[in-house]
Amino acid sequence: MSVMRKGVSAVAPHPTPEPAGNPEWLNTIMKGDCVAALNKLPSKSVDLVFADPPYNLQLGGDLHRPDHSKVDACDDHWDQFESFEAYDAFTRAWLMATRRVMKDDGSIYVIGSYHNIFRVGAILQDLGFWIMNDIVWLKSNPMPNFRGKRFTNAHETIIWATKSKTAKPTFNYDALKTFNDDLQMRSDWHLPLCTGGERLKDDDGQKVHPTQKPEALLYRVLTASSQPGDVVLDPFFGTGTTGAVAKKLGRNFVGVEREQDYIDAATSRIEAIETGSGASLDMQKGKRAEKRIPFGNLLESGLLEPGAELSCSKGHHLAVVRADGSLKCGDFTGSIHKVGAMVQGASSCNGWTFWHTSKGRSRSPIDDLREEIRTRLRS
Amino acid sequence: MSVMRKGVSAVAPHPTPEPAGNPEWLNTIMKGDCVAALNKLPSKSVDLVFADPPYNLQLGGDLHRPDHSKVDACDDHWDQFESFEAYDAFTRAWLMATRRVMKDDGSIYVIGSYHNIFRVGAILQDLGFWIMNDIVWLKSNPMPNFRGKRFTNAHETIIWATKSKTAKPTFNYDALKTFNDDLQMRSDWHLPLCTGGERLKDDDGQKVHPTQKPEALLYRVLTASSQPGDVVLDPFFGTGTTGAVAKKLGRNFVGVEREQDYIDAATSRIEAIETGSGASLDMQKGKRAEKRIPFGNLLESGLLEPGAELSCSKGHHLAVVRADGSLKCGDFTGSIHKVGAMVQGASSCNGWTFWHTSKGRSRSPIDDLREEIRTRLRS
DNA sequence: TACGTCCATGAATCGGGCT
DNA sequence: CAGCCCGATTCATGGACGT
Repeated sequence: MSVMRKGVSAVAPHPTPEPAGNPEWLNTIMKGDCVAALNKLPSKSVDLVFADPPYNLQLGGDLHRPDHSKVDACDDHWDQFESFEAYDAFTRAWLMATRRVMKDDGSIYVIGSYHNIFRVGAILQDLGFWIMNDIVWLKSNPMPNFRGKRFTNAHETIIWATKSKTAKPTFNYDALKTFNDDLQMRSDWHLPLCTGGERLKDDDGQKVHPTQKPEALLYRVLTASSQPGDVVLDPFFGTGTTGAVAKKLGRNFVGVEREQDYIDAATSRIEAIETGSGASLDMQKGKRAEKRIPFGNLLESGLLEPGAELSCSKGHHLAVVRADGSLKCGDFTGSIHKVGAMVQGASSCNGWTFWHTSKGRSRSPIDDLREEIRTRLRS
Repeated sequence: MSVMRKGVSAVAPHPTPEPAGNPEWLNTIMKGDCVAALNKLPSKSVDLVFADPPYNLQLGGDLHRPDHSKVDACDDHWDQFESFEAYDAFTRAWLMATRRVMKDDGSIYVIGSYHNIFRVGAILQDLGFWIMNDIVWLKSNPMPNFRGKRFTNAHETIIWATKSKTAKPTFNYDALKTFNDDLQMRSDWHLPLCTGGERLKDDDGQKVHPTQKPEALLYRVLTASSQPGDVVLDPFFGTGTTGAVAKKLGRNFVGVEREQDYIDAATSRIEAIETGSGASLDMQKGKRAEKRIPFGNLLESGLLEPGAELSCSKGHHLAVVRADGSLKCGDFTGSIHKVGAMVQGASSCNGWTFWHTSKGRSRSPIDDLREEIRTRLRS
């Protein structure tokens, strides 16, 4: 494979849990045009994409006439259309190239401001991507609006999307909830700008990259939508924040960047990073990750006897356990879930938390017995 | 002029500073299709537009809360579109009709969610509108994500645009700054949902409109981008929040609405309002309360590294920090609070004061690190 | 009256594995 | 691929009601 130009395999691949045989493009920065470089990667090889595309349209003189003459809205409209057309074509091109290298259940995050994010979002939808959330990064220390003509632009927008409506992306819900003091993570992220020691400066003290993103932002994206060992692509790598955080969190990365200065800065930056130890990268897991225990196991293991009586938490509903693992409540029989739903008149029910055993006056959910089985299995 | 159908001039025009001779459509609700109604208004007659168009939510089946109650979703027919193309055509049509009736220096605000706002924003740009800001309405009390599959959708986006790049829109910078405790008004607005007494209910106690917006939101829009006596258009009038706030603030309004039920509700609502009663109205101020800092922020910001060891104040209990912000203590994992409670055998625990970092022989609570983050956020 | 508990509800693109 | 069925999943707020 000749994905990389000479001298561009900038960062030595670091050890990761998997895959064992790393392709040579892994944990490197590919120099060159975004689309051309992406076309050299294999299809469906990337778990997560973070993209911070350029959005300098309208900020330069593109829309001014050379003579600065005043134009009415109609003429102006044509100029804008031309410019937006070009930006749209660029956006479609890199999004299509990115789409090809994404795994079917992968995620893509794109960040932008009001100058470009609406075009990016609409094109994502037009290309068949399925938006999961939009997220707002609220800057605690934004640049004030000096002229007092607008609201202080204190946020940027991030779109999280999958390749299709039916995709089942990684989403570490429990890890994020734990991270957030046991509350669901919301779509508003309050994070400071990238400043201070984190901001890369050149020898003259000038910032190396105009829009270096804070590592905290990438930390959260990678924690949400990837697992250790996953491959994270950043098609506009810049000074390598994505790669730095990926390495810190034990993910693999691959970047694309055109400017050699940025590649150099990113390379040394990432080399200085140490991957966290294996155990510290484990994520908080929820019940969904646990092995399924059929209710019948409680009988097989002797934790429940056939004929045992179960009740709801308040003792209003009673049912008898039968030897085959079904419940009998009046004339109705079925699984713990079905009978639980029936007695409540609900369409569904989690029998594990609904039904309880009694010891004296206290009741405990049969989920405790399931946990006992799991403990035995682990030991 | 025959803008209004009989019986539709629903709200008696109220006295306003100007214009002296009010056109008959002023301070009325026009019944019918948005574009057809707008085409009956004179060109360049409107100072400010607030539009809350259909979001084109594409909902699947029913959604239930964990307690099995059913979510009362917005599944009204007016929110259904066959395709993005159909939604785009609809959006272009009402935006072009709106553009004609806007004064050249007027402003338009459009609110939406990720389902539609990217299409609206791109079409605004395509039609020659000039985006001044995008604003995020952060909901203090959003509906949670019940299935744990996405981030809590805790915000909506508002686009503020003018008819052209050269427009000079009204922007009451100083008034907003005063409202905001002498700080520049930012692009993030923290406001609660429209609930409680403000929410219009019918005789059965059911909400009249599925998406009634809070008056505080409109209060802020009108305060920012209009003057007393200005004309404010809402092409999707609904139950008349825009009209209600306009009357309170001494602005004129004109609304368009198709559903008679909404018109009736809006009419009586607005009739009950007195102009200038807003003297006692205080704009919802940006909350200066101390922000909650989730434990995960310490990792994102680099104040703690994955793998770091924490202890209780006396060093009896030890735990390891994992990359996702969970603690690991033996086989037990969870948030700093849960693990703290577990090791003490307590039902709850303030992890911030219980867990300590060590430097040499001295220990300091991780609360100190949280204070460090707060300091950074304040800077 | 004050306080505590319970309940209802909000623009929501909300499951997944096995047969 | 459709169907079956296990079983996981919520936060802030306001109002009603009880003590």
